[in-house]
Amino acid sequence: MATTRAEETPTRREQILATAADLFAARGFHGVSVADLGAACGISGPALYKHFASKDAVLAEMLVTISERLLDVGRTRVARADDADAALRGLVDWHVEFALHHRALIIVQDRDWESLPADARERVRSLQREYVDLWAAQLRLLHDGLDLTAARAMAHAAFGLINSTPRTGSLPDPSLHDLLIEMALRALLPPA
Amino acid sequence: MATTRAEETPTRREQILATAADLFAARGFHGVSVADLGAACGISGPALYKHFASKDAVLAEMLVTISERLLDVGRTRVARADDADAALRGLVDWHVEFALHHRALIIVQDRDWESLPADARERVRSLQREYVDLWAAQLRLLHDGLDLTAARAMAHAAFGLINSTPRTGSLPDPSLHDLLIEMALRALLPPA
DNA sequence: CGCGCAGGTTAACGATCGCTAACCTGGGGG
DNA sequence: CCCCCAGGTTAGCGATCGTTAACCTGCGCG
Repeated sequence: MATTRAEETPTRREQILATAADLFAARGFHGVSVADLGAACGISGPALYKHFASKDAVLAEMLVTISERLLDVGRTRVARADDADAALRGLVDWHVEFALHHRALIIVQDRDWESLPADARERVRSLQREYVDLWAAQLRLLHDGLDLTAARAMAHAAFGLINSTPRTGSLPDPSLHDLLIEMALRALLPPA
Repeated sequence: MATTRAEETPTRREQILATAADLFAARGFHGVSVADLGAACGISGPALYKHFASKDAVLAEMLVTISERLLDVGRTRVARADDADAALRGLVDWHVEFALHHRALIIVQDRDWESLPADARERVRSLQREYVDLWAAQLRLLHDGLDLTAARAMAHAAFGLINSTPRTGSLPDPSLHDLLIEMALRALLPPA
């Protein structure tokens, strides 16, 4: 037990998580064996179990971490905003930025979350629900008489719009960034 | 070989395809064994091979069929429209209707298409590309100076918005239908 | 009437996968 | 100086899966 600060960069763990994100995104959680994952990290096969309790645990840590981060930053963006309009713009901006910088994670999150062990799945679902409600609350401030269920559906639709990006290839990132923000805001804001 | 019209309802095949769509949507292609699929059809295990050459072939027929149908109806909607605005509204309407009536297929299509055998995957990709370009062409008529790449990205984003629905639960279908059409059109049409 | 075949059955094989066991090794702290 | 353990290795087990093989059966047609 070194005196280094708690949770100091254990590079191997992080390398495994990053590599796993890419592989899972490319071939699906079930399409990647632990041997594949190990090989892609320069080690091989069962050496993974020195860092994670199971293959599921890799997925779990990956998805729980990003769900927490999405919610956490989302909350600070809302807290920092002056009104609902600014809050929503902050949320859209954050989500687009995240999706463009972590395409692999976005793919894995909404393709493979059902492969999570039960407890992690429940945790992720709970975090996502809070994140959705963070958006929904702002939407209800902006649209008169919008009920919670419809607001949640709007938030989901906006996530779908923004998260669709990783699938698409060619458009360069800055243009895509602007395009997504424009489209999302038009879809979410009441017509002027 | 009966004298019934070619491809008259071979109920078993269709039952298998419909059941497979639901199971694949719920647990993922790799999460459903042929034994599971057989059992859900009232038969068991290898009896499937009397109707399909392989498990992959079930997925392939499912996804090729819906890709063809999406493109086919999309084209007639465009042909039937008087101008680009009407064409785009027709496309949005058709896609929303399809997504709401075939939620399972939508989920499988964009989660499990990578599990397709190479030839079917190429066919599906080609059909999807044509479908995207059908949308993109209308978008370019509506937005001055929009290049093809950006138009394709817009179409992808709209698909993401509309296809996000199956994931969401509670909102009753008619409200969801209207909500999605409104949001998609606001995102896609140039600001008035 | 008989017979063929569509459409089932169960048994079993080979591959693959997640994971465990048992063993090795080198470098840093007591 | 020695020893301990973090972090690797290879071998192999047990389960599961897709698929094939071999066999059965009842219905429709000649």
